[in-house]
Amino acid sequence: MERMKRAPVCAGGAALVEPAGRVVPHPSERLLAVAAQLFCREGIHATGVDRILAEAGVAKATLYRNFGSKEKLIAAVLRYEGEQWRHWFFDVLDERGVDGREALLAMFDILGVWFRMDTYYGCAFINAVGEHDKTDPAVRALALEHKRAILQRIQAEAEAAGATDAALLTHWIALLIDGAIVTAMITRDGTCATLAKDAASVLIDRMCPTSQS
Amino acid sequence: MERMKRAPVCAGGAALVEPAGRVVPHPSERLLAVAAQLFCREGIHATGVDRILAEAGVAKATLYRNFGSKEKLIAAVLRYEGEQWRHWFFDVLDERGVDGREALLAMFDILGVWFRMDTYYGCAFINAVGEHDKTDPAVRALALEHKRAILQRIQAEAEAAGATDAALLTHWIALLIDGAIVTAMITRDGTCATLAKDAASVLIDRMCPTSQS
DNA sequence: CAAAGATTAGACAAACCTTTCTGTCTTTCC
DNA sequence: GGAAAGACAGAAAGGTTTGTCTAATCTTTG
Repeated sequence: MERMKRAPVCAGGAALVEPAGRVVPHPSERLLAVAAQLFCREGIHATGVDRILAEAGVAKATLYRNFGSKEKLIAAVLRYEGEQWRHWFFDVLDERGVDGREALLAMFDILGVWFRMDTYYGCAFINAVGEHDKTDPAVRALALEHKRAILQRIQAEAEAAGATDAALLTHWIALLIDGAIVTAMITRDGTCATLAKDAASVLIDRMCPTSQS
Repeated sequence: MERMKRAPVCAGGAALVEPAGRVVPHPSERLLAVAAQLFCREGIHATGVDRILAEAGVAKATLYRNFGSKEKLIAAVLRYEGEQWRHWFFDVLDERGVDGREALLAMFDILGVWFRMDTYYGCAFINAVGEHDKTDPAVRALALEHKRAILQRIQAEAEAAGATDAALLTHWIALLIDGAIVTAMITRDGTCATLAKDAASVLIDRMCPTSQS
């Protein structure tokens, strides 16, 4: 079963309709997909295990056999969701066939697409950290891993763009992305992706003396 | 009982130690302060009513007499916390006696102070929206009100700075602020305030042709 | 001082949550 | 085919949740 291209699982609507042959994936993955959807839409602690089981059509014993506890399910869901999201985001980015400055700007177009999905519920990691005990490093560690993976790609594009300080530009772009993600969640207005893109353009110009727009 | 100057209630540690005369405020405000603290640190849905009552030393009947339900308490806490935070933030900003470009940049210094508090748990509104049902506009409306109040001040300073498009600069600054807030929550690294400040400086320069730094 | 109103402590109901367990059914593998 | 493993439905345990109610006590106010 290869990974298919689809919207981020935060959006995760079509997770259960797979190509014929096997109508539904393994119960374990069905749990992940359904839990990701519910956690993102309604919040983690507000979503009971029974809800997930009913919606996934999975027995309770199966959940506890596969994941052990709800906390571990949460961690697995975050890993799964992060993987799905990055796959989607980077695949769409790759399809554009651009790099450097153009790629950095394209990221904000893709964010705009994400924000405009009616299943946009913000970033699963930001929301998860926000509703967990902030003195507990467990969930934060998962978020940091996700963040690091994204920063890595941004930095590669920043270097390709010829930034005089690629690391600094990377952090600037990341700040705009995070800001846009939470702003879009709160305002439900996808245009903040364009605002962020314009700001990014200015920052890139300042950092890349060679190719001014 | 006049409002005293203090750290934002997200930080809210010293909320119960008041100047002599009245050891503790009214039960109703004690509930707000304690609930704000717990909601911010451990999450709203993860915090039970009993916990709040025990820590505030308030009877359960008093909570339900004053607020009616937990949902209404949450709304009251968010309003209270937002008021406290804005009071703190704007007061500290005013004390600096700067305006325009200098004020916009000073905001990021103040954010840096906030981020470095060991009681920094991110923005109460962002976290609250993140852990609530995203199809329910109730909590989002409170967050939007808070956001609007902040945008208003940013815009005033953007205009004072002589920005050619003050509204656009306002949104840019706001994106950086929100990005820094969530980045600081996840990384627990206050230096992202400085990164955001540097980015803001670039954006302001681009928007304010008169006074380049 | 006295009355009115608020607060407290705590018991209590009803719902919900996580987790375990039992027993049956289906799939898989040799 | 037969055996072993996994999945299913659902009950039940044990704890926690929100919310209500009853008295007794404290605070405020006229």
